[in-house]
Amino acid sequence: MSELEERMAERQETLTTPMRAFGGLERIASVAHYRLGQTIYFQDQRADSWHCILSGAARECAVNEDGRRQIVDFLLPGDVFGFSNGEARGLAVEIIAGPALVACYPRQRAEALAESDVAVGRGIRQLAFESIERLKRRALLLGCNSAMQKMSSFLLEMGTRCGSISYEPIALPMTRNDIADYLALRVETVSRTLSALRRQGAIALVGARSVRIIDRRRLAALATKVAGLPPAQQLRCA
Amino acid sequence: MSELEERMAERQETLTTPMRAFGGLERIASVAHYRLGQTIYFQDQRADSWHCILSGAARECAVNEDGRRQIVDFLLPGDVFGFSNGEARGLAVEIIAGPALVACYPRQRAEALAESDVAVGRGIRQLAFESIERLKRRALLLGCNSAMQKMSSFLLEMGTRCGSISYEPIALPMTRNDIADYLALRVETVSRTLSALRRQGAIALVGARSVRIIDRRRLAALATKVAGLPPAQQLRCA
DNA sequence: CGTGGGGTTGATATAGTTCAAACTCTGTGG
DNA sequence: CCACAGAGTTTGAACTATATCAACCCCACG
Repeated sequence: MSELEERMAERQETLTTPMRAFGGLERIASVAHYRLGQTIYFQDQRADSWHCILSGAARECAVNEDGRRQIVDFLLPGDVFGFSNGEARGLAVEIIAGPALVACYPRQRAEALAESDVAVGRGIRQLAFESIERLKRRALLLGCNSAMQKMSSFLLEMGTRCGSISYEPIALPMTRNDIADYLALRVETVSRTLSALRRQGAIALVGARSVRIIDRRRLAALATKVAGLPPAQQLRCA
Repeated sequence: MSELEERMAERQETLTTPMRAFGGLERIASVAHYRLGQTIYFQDQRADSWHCILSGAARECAVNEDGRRQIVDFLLPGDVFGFSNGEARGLAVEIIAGPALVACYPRQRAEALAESDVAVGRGIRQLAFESIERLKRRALLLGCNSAMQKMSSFLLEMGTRCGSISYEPIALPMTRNDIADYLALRVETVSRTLSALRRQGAIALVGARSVRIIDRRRLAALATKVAGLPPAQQLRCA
């Protein structure tokens, strides 16, 4: 797990976004320490603060009545979350890689600052726009019709978001189960699809939680559907 | 189609959100007229303006290399769209119910206004936050694992967003094909699922483009229920 | 040295896709 | 006004990708 911590810390150092946007907000921030499995806020909690992940990782998720968990977003260092107009959050945020540092900005004071400080206001709008774009990419990902497409897109996105250097393995902070909940698949399908990608030589599995992208070209080709090929061959054989 | 136009016009009159937020922006707006099938902006176009649908309806979508279309969002009167930090849009917006009136706000001037006018800045942030919440609900909808859940949730959401009065049929501005592209299903599945709901007595199909919700209770039970959230969540339509 | 959570793999079941065909609506031109 | 064409919609039958159920492995940890 030390490797993961290293990568997270490394990414943390190169952060630009929250600094750029949250510069003026620093003085109203309070930083809290969380351990793996802890909850930053619950589904039914009031939306009275914004947050920013400084280290570690979290999942933003809902639990349905049938017990199924859906993950709306993975939150990595630098990601800002918790924006809301309404009262109830509707989604919980839980730490999946700890220890984690999370900054908290009281909503009333943050909004006041956004109105009085032009730079803060602009920064918040930019962050919100980034969230919108990320969520739209997310919708496109979920709208994929095959597990292979979802998995390939997911790996490429995580590669980018984790700020991985080429040929370095991507340290995934989440379990297979989390990936399944994120892609709306079952754990078994996630595992099978990863195995298929490994057999094809597109990726290498380094331990349980790291993936090295070997053939980015191929991965990208799988992410947008392979035209003409019978889909039966994509998962099973090499 | 006259019925649809009526409903759209009716909803237009009761708009509050864009007025509230865009009040100060009115003077930099230019309103354009579009016909069914026309494109407001293309996937590869520069993101240099914000927009607001005044009447009619549109779809925000991407077309994959394999020709499959994915719809990220349906845009109804009152919806503001086109927020972006980046250069390219990545998604096109096309009119699916015309004639449509669409306001256009040049990005440079709009952003300047957001910085100089506190109320405009706050309004934009609120609209962006609403977009974020809507897209998260969208992710939850797409993450549903059965066609029936997707369809039921979709009908409830459209009922809310179209501002339907109870027992009045919901005038859907989109075709079955659009619904399929939105829910990541096939047209045939959409049709079958609607038929099943009709046979169960949950809905009635009024012509091809209208749905009357007969048994909202049953529909809500079939939709994914997120623990802690009322089934037909408050979108911003008053 | 067990124990349990996470991960992989296999066999079977099923929901949704795919292919095909008929039907409905709407607008258009004779 | 009717006939026609085309797009949109519905239904049926076969197929297949993924879910489901089950077994097993591996490793961290008490």
